[in-house]
Amino acid sequence: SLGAPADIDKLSLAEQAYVIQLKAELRQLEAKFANPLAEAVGKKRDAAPVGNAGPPEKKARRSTFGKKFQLVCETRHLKFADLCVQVVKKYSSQFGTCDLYVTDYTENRDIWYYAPPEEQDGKERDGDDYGYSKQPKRAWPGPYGWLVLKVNVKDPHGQLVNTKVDEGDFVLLRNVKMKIMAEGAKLEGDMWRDNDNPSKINVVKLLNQDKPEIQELITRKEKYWAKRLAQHPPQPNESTKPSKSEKKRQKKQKQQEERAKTAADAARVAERNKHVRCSNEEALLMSVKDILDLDNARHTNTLPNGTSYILPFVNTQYRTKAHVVDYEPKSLGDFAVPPIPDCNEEPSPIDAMEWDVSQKYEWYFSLCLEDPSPAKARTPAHADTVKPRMWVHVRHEDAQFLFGNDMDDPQDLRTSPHLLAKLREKLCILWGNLEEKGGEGEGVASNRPFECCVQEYGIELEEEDPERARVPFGYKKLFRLFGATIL
DNA sequence: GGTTACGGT
Repeated sequence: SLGAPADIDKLSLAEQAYVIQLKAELRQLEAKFANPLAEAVGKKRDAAPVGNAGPPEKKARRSTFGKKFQLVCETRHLKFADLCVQVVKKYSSQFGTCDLYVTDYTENRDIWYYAPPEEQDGKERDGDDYGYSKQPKRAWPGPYGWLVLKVNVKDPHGQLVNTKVDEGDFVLLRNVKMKIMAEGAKLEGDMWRDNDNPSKINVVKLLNQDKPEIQELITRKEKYWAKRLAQHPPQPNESTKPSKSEKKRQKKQKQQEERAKTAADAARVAERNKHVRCSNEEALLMSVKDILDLDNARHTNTLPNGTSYILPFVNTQYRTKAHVVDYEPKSLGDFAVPPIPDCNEEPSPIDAMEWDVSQKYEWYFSLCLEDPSPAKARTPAHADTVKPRMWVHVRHEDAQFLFGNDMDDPQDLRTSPHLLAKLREKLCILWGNLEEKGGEGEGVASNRPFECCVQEYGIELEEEDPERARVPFGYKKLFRLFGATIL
């Protein structure tokens, strides 16, 4: 954007500085009109400091650290700021100088972008074209994205940092001068000796975490990791070589699993609804109980610092064999609905004129699934043991797949008795006489378990939703049925 | 209310 290389060279330092400043200010403007804290932790309101403090650019926010306090997302080129941050990484060098990599889990697009592992294409092999050296660098521990600020710390501050500050510590960095060195470079912080006050040290190690700024930081941090780990569960690390005995054990376990799988395959074919076909035949079946993970065995994460917490959801797909014990809505006539208008989408004037949305219908219903009872246990004595139930949503596309090609597109079922009859016929194959029993399938005899795929996902609940307080980080775990077809 | 690089992220 600067023009031909020859012209770039002609730009004086002053001109370059001017360009940098303009760009930084442009960013500032953009940020003001977009999200104040952008996508660091998801949507806008996720990132707002807790306790109704409001967006950070509101001048009204007071900090216990004083008026110069800023979040990393607020810092700008050539401005001075007091930062309350956690140390992610520290590179010390001999001469009382050191590089601190810090974060408060707010996003600033002018700082260095740390690509998450899934974005790294492995091409940066660091002069090691053949990959001889196994791990050239220690993998970046995160956080990823535009969340980590580099601060160049010099004496006398460097003294203290070198000796007293460790990775993971919370620190207050006073009077950090922000700067972008050159066009294309990243926003960094500088802490140099104060010429008027040469012995003044502007680094304060914060020993307890009771400051509201630290509490808010930790909240953002947990939110970031919960979301990150839900969407990108850490891959089992191949580089850690298992020992010989460990390998043996793994092999044995694999054999056992395979044998169990073969047995399970035989058993599941023996008793399943053969009129329902399900894709991903090779995937292991998981019980409703295990998918629900009521004790959160698969939904607990432990951070590098040892604190653990419950993940609201994990982006995963399962395959299960279950039977339908209930459904929603209660009347089959309501299984097709006019599409819910997407509030986020600008209504297209063309759409509005061309056709009336109310003419269009979509499948939309939910099924309640339960693990099949073992054949022996189907006695009154065992019948009353409460089994976990899982509601799965059936969205339009998945319903079309479920009903197969011989099913017409949905319409208003109240005025299309033919389609309603066809729907009833299909569902009878799926759930037997459940509808006759009026839902709530207690002791539904003719209801054979069928196989289907289930996707776990999460949605963020509205601020006003009373349920929000009861789910981790405001996210609710939901399930969607897919991959099954009624033959 | 301010300059001091390199390389690395």
